[in-house]
Amino acid sequence: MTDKKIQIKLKAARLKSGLSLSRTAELTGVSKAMLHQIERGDSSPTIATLWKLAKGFHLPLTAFIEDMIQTGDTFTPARKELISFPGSIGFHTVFPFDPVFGSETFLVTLEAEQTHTSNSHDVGVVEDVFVTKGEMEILFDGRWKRCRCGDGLRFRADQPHGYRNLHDEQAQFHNTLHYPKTTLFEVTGED
Amino acid sequence: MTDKKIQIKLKAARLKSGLSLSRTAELTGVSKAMLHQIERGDSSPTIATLWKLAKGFHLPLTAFIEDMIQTGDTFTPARKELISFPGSIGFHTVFPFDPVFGSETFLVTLEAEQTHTSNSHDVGVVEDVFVTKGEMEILFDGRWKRCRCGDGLRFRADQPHGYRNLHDEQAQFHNTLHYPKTTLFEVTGED
DNA sequence: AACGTACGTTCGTTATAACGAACAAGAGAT
DNA sequence: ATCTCTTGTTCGTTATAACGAACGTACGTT
Repeated sequence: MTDKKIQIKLKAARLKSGLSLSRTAELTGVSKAMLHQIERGDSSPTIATLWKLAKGFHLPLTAFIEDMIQTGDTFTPARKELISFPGSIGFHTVFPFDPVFGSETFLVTLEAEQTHTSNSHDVGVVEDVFVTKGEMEILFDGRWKRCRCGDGLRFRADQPHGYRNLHDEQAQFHNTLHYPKTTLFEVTGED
Repeated sequence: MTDKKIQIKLKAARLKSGLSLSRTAELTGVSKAMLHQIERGDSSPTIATLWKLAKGFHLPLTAFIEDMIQTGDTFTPARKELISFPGSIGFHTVFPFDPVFGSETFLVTLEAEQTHTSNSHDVGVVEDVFVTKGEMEILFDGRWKRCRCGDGLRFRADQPHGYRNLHDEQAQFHNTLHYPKTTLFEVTGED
């Protein structure tokens, strides 16, 4: 019942970046005094301030809990043959799935007058679309959103969604899927 | 920067398990009133109580955090004004940094005959480049790599790197920065 | 020495997370 | 119908997270 103090490992993060408390304060929006108390373990922050810290340090929230490793260099030449299914959209992989980032990205080609609908992905999956050619429309949250070349759209993919090209010109988009970090955390069986 | 509403997906977890507030309270050690306020979003819990919840539900901490998608749906129209520094490259943000994914993405424009070199980012930062227009070269690992429109390149950005456009036509590329969940965290010994 | 200044610490106050208890709406049961 | 038990809600108080500012310390400069 006496709850164990949760130790946030932000001191290491701060020192690693060579930041002072004052600098960190103005960088994250969390007061210097608070930062100090958190580092000493005298107070356990709210998730709101945890969020500020994560943003300021450019770290994912999970960073304060788990660690991971790096990936290598990857070069993917353009104009590889597209994987297309007849009547469906064509695409090829730009960056394959990487467990470290939890994302993968494709280049998708949408022929003129073509429509493609996709089923819901797993809960928490988020999709980034960035139109690189032509003009298209994206279905999410129950409506079609028009996207022109250069537009960027991020939406939750755990719902029915789709892409369509109503024009007579080919469209292309850069497509990144973010998978949620489902790394399980060990729960100490202490009550 | 302004704190958005942070919603914990506690209610979903509770209903899924078919638990009442009272039952959840005695099961997690968090008061019924608190649970209600958290579910309503009236208060953002401390990580200490978040820990209690995770324990009670036998769920990893990330299970509650994953749903804190600050970005929700994001639409970024094209052709926003570029942020350019004189003599430097121009760019604008397509997707701002999001702690859930640990990444941010830009659209960068490289004028003809233009060169830009960038200092090393923090250790572990990885960069994705996807050329959307023209042709360019990228410096990493000590050499310049030619990239044509449609090429994708992923490289470690914790080293001197750069971009240059040797041609007489403007080049553009889609640029994503992945920030690592650094390994460096170790619990500082208590004093 | 005295100054500057950047560091981490502590102090006093405010904002709010968290609690226990009382509260009202609903479902059976008698 | 009034009890009884459960649901989720709101009220009043306490505990503490969060803040701004003052403080002592250490290391440079002049």
